[in-house]
Formats: sequence, C-alpha cells, structure tokens
Amino acid sequence: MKQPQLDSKYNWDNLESRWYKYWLEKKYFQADEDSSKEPYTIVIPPPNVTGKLTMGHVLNNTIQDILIRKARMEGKNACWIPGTDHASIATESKVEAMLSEKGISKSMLSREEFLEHAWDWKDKYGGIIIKQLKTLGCSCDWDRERFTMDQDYTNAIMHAFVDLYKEGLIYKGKRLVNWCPASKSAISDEEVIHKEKNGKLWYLRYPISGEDGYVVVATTRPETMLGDSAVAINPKDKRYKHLAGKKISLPIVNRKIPIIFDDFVNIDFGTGCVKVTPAHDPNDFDMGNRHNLEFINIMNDDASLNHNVPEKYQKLTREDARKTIVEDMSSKDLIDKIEDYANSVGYSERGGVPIEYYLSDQWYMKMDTLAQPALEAVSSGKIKFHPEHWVKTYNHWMKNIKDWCISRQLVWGHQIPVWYHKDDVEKIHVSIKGPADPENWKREKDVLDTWASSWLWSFAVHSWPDKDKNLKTFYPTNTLVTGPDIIFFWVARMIMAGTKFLNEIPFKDVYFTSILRDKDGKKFSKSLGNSPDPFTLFKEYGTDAVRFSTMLMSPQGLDVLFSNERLEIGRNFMNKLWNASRFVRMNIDDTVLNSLEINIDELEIEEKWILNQLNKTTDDFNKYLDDFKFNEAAKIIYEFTWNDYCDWFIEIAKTRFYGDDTEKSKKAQIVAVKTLRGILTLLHPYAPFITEEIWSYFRGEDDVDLIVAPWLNIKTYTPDLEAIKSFDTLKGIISSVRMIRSQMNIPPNKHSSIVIRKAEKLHSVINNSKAIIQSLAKVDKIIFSDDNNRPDKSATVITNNIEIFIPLEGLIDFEVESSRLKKRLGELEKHVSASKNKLSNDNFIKKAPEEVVAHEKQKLDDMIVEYNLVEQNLDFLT
RNA sequence: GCGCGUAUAACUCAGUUGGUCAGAGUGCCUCCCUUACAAGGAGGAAGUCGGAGGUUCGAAUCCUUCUACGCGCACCA
Repeated sequence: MKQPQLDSKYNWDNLESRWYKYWLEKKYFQADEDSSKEPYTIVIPPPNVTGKLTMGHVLNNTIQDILIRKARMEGKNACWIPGTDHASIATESKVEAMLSEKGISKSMLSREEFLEHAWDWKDKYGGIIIKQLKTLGCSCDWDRERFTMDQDYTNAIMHAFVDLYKEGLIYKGKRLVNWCPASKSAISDEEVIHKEKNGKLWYLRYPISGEDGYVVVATTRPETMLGDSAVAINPKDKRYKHLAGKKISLPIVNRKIPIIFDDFVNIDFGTGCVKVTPAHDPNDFDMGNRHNLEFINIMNDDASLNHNVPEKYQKLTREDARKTIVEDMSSKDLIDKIEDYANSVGYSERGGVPIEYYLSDQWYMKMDTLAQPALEAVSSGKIKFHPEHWVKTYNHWMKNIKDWCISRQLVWGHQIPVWYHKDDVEKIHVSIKGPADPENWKREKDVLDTWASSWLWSFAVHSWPDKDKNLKTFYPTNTLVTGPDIIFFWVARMIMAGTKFLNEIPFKDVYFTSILRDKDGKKFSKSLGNSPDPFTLFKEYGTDAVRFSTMLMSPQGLDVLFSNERLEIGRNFMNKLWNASRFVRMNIDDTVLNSLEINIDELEIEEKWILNQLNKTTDDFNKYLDDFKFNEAAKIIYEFTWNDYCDWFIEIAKTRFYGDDTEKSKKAQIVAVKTLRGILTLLHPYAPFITEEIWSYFRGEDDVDLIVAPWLNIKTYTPDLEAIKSFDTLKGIISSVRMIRSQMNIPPNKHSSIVIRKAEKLHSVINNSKAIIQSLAKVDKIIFSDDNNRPDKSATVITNNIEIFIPLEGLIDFEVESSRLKKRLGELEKHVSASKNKLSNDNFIKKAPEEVVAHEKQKLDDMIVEYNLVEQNLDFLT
C-alpha cells in the first residue's frame, strides 16, 4: 500500500523504472487482434538496429506515445508496433570498420562469413535502442517487435519483389548510377546530397587532329578527360561551323575523338565547346547514346583510375589524378586558363564522399504507375499531412518521379531473389524459393536498398502476404509520425506500397515532426557533436520533464531551437505539480477519495469557476490534440494547472481547509481532488510516470491505474455564468489591491483595510468571499462606502467599475501614486480617443455587426467612467 | 530557375473564419523564506506585429510587392 502522504521532494530516479515495469507486468501495452474495440494503430518509424537514441527520437517517439496513450485511455484497442531496420550501408560499414580493426578486410571473407560477423554485431548492439525507447516510457506492444531481416519480414520482401518483377515493374538495366566510392555501391537519387563547393573551371586546349589549331573546352573535372570520347558543339553556334567533320587528338591518351553537334550544348557557357565523357556524366551519357559514342569507364569501384587509362595514371585516386593531369596538361601548354567556379557537387549521404556517375548493371523499379494511386490518395484527402504544406513537396516529387535503383553492392541486407543460369547468363530465374536445380544457377549477389524493405513496413510487420487477423485488425494504421527529411525515402514509398499490395492506404494522418537544432539554429548532428545525450537529460531533469518540455518547445511545422535551459520549464512544472498534489493530499480526508459525488449547484463561486476552467481546458486540449498541436495542448494544461489551479484555486482552498466551516472544507477537498485528477488524466500521455505516481495517492478503492483510466471528454456543459462573472470580479479586486500594495512596497505581514465604493450590487458577493479577499490580498477590514466621501491619504484603483481605496496612512508615496494615475490616464486617453473615432464613423456603425458596435460602445462607456474616476482621484491627490 | 517555410517584447513562441486596451513562458527590475513548492509567491518595465503599398467601417490576421533568414527540388562544361 501507498503511504498516504507524498514525499517532500519529487524523486524520479527509481520511480520511472518501477512504473514501467509495473505497466509491462500488467500487460497494458498489449493490443488484442481479437478485440471488438475500435483499433488505433501506429507503426514506429523503425530506427537503425545498431543506432542509439537521439533527441530526434525523443521528440518523435514521445509524440507517438502521446497518441497511443490517449487512444488507450479513450478505450480503443491501442496498438503501437515497434521494431528496427537493418540499415544496410550504415551497419555494413560499421561491421567493416570493426573487422578492419582486427586486421580483417571484407574481401578476405566469403559472403557467409561476413554475414556471421554482421549478425554478431547486430546481436551485440541491436537491443540498445529498444531498451532506450523503454526508458523514454514508450508504451509499444513489445510482443509485436519486428526487425526487417526477420524470416517473415524477409519473406514479405521477396514476395513483393517477385510480384513486381512478374508484372514488369522491376527490371535490370545498364546505365549510369550514383556510385558511392566509400561503400562501393550504387545509391538512389534521394541518397545524394548536393553541396555548393568552391571549385575551379579548367579551360583545356584540345588540338584539332591534322591541323595546328585547337578548341578550348571548359571542365570542372579535368581528370575525366581520360574517358572523353567526343567534343560537342551546339549546331547553331556559328563560331565553330568550320569544325564539322573534324577530329580531336585527345592529349595524353592520344585518342582520336570526333567533334559532334548537339543541341544540349549551351552556346553561352564557357567556350561553347564541351568535352564528352559518356561513362561518367549523365548528360554525356545521353549524348553518347544519341551519337553512338564509345563509353569508356575509367574508374574502379573505389573511384581510382582503372586499366582503361595510360599506365602512368592507373590506380591513382581521383584527387591525385586531377593534380597529375593538370600538371601534365600545363607542361604541354594545353591549359588555356583557370577560373574560380562555384558549383554543386553530389555527395553520398552515408559515405560522406563525392559520388561518381558510374556505368553498371543495376536493378530498377518502374515508378510511374505505382505513383498514380499514391498521388491520388493524398490529393483526395484520404491521407492528410500535418502540417498540410508538405503536400506540395510530395506532389512535386511524385509527379516527376524517376525509376528507383534498388540494388546495392552490399552483403548485409536482402539478397535479390534472382538466379542466372550458369550456361546462359541471359536465362534468369526469379522466385522466392529459387530454382529446383540450384547447382546450375548462380544467385544475384546484390542486396536490396534498405528502403525497398522498409517501404513495406506498415503491413509486413504482420504476416503478409498472408492476410491474417492481425493484418485485418491493424491495417490500415491511423497515424504515421516521422521527420519531413524522409518524406520521399519512406512516406511516399510506403503509400505506394500500401496502395499497390493491399489496395488500401497505409495510414490516415501523417504528422511531420520538427527538426531539432541547437540554440544557435544549427541542426543536431553527430559530426558537429552538438547533440545532447537524452539519458544525461533524463537523469538531470526527469524523463517526464524532458518529454513535456520537448513537446512544449516544438511548434507544428517549425524547427525547434533546443536548449537545456528550456528543459527547466518542464522540470519546474513537474515540481509544481508534485507539490500542489502533496499539499492537497495533506489536507484531505481519506474518505473523500471514495466519494467525489457533489451537487454542482451548492458549490462556491471559485469551485464553479475552477470546474468550468477544467472543462474549457479539456475541450481545448482535445481539440489541439485532434489537430496534432502538441505544443499548444501542453501549454494549455500547463497554464491551467499553474495559474488557475495552483495560484487561484488552491490559495482560496486554503481559506476553506483552515476555516471553521467543515461543510465548506469538504466541498473544497472534493473539488480540489476532482480537478487534480482531471489534470493528471490529461497530462498522463505527456508525463506518464509522475502522473501515475501521483494518481496512486488519489485513486479511490475501485479506480483503475491511470494508464487505463477513462479519458476526459467534455461533450456539453452549462457553466453558471453568474458565478463565473462574480469570481472574475473577485479576482479583479484581489489583483488590484495586490498591485497597489506591491507598488507601495508594503510587506505582506502588514495588512491594510480597503474601502469599496460604487459596488452596491456586489455587496453580497464580496461579503461571501470576505475571507478570500482578506487572505489573498492581505486585507484586514473591508468597508463599503456608498457616499461621496473618500478616505484620506489613500491609493485608489478601479476595476470592473468598482472603486477601491486603500487607506495607507503614512505609507503612501504620493509621487508614486500620482505618476501611476497619470500613466493610467494617458493610456485611457489614447484608447478613448481611438474608440470615439471609431464610433463617430458612420460606416462603422452601418457596416459592422451589431454586437461589435455594442461592444465598442460598452467599452467606451467603461473607459470614460474609469477616466473620470482616475481624474478625480488625481485631483484629490494634488 | 521553381517551390515551401519563417519574420510579433531581449530570447522562444501563441494569436482561430479580419472585430476585448496585442498575449504566454524565459530573462530583466522591485518586494517577500506568508501554514505544498525559492525549481517558489506577489507585482512591474518591456512590442511602429520585417518594410512599402492595397482591400475593408476595421488588418498582426486577407491581397500585391520588396527585404532578410532557413529548407527542398532542378540545372550546373
């Protein structure tokens, strides 16, 4: 059993793991495929199996946890399917690095041997990020955890490949691919990052064969001249008409290459003559096809020069080759000039080195027919993006989609299910099981792009292609939460996979998270080392605080400027919540917890007010969450808890708790607990640990754990407007008195009396709340004055048309009071004249809606009343 | 070149279909260890809503345009 009182300090350290373990034991995270409850499903964007948790993961997975916990509390069949992906390139390069430390190179090992090392590696590091997600509090159904290289999942991938191949949507082609010389593999267009680089433009002289002259070509990559097979000129370029039919004698290699004419060449760029290297440049590749040129591959798979170049250059790296070529051309006086030139260079996202365009056999997926239904799914609104503006980016990419190079020259991954006949390479076999006579066949060595496995994630986490109960219950999923940086890699392709293989969209809503940056606006990255370690933060601030603060600082659709300082907001808030709860627990009778029934009509005004505020907050909170505005929802529950509940309600409740009236005290206790339980409910998805802990001190005997407690939903409510208005007046009185006292620097232990004028209608309200005013505004006597006499030597303030005097014999600083009143007069003057202007405008009276005009009139009247009173008081003062 | 986003207090952000005297948190200033919380309480100062036009009775909000910053795509000999 719980101790009835909360510790004096919130200590999250062992409490978090204790609750997580408890929830697991109770199997609260488990979804049930047989349940008749409405399913709510999320598939996790699978992190890299050997990765570690980053703040990006914290952001992303907290959001998913919020959605899934809320759904669970709403009584839905909440299913969050976790897992990891195998991340071909990243993992393979890590394994290679590990092996090379042991003096083993990949080429020394057979495929099977390398895979063994890779699986060892995966077994060793594969569980880390999963454990970390548990520390974060993620309520995933861990029994459903998947890995993209599981047997079932692999089967799904093979199935998809064979299907698409049979339909003619997968084909093999020899063309230029983006080649990453670091991982020695092809990569897709999406994995190429273009960076602006300051380079040079070399103007090379190419001698015309059999003549004295030369043409000058400009290039950013002089080393590729070794693979040139033509020089091209625009046919409309009058300057070079005379070169028709002539040949170039290519320096250094001494190859005779033709001069060709092609519209592609830009007359105005450089000299108008361009060297053509069909095997190493996409545009030149096309020209090579058009003009039937020679395709000379001059590179090895690591981008060093191969045997197709003169011996001197063979085996040089591309960087050394460039230097040597420039030197050699220069010594032959074949460099016309060199200019500085900024151009963008494609880098391999994973390898971090410039890519090469490399001629090779690769497997491609035909995309245009796959794209059509996916495009339709979003434009029809069946799938909604949040924020919506990503639709444009999505559409643009989809409409210009190019075929996808899906083969990778790697080992760690899904080996392509294609076999080549040993006697006839043209003869190929494509199936999941392989040929019946394997001895006569050789399997394709390449593996599939990792995204060509994770694009099936939304349904391959089940036993697809079998359509079992799980698939039927949990597909389509509800919401995908992911970063906008993988909108093409993953989101778009998952939509294509869903519509293609199941003829149904994979999810209804896609929430794109913010990008985390440091407080200077730099993107968090490993290479910059500016990314904080989440676990240090969890320890320092508490996991709930990190979760809550991260949500609070992440506006929808905008980047987040993250700083530890901003985590203090969450930590302080958790501390506030803890202490408020502690205080309430200290002051309630245990019996209250089991009988929270209450007659609303009999409540005090502050009780009616706080319950109304809770209703409003609940309503707004739900609306914000429906809208995926996690920051707004966080903010509103924060404000309600701190400002309304702690600063006003609990302060007032003190007068009830410590007052003589036991009935009133009991009512206050019930409302205090009711409201607190509301706060805990709404806050639980954001801060699961602390709320469950506090809940355990406030639950009745029949109540369930908070994680499965019913969600708060306010359908309709009819507030007692009269009571709320009275309470606002009361707040106004208290705030006004506090302001005066503070400005006069009156210490809290020195109580003062107040005189209230022009408040005939409010006498009963004020009388009923006398104790509250006295306690919160540090007032001893409240005097009503209905005549025209004003107390001497008083400060004055006007609120809600009530005039309040605070006689402060000997304490008043008349200078301060006078300048304060003058300032207020100035403000009023400004607003009154603006308001008068508005109301004297006939068009405003005629065209504006009635209630706006009426409101404006009321406002002006109130301001004039206040103006006159302030003016009188000022006169009186001087 | 095409597209997207952002610009409101010193900082980080709210501000709904145009209509409360433009808000919050942090920071800053003043006072206070008052029966949960100094990770706290009370109060205060602080904004030409990026610039310029326009629509409107009325614009932070809608339109045009410019500027600055960020991002994506395409081209790049």
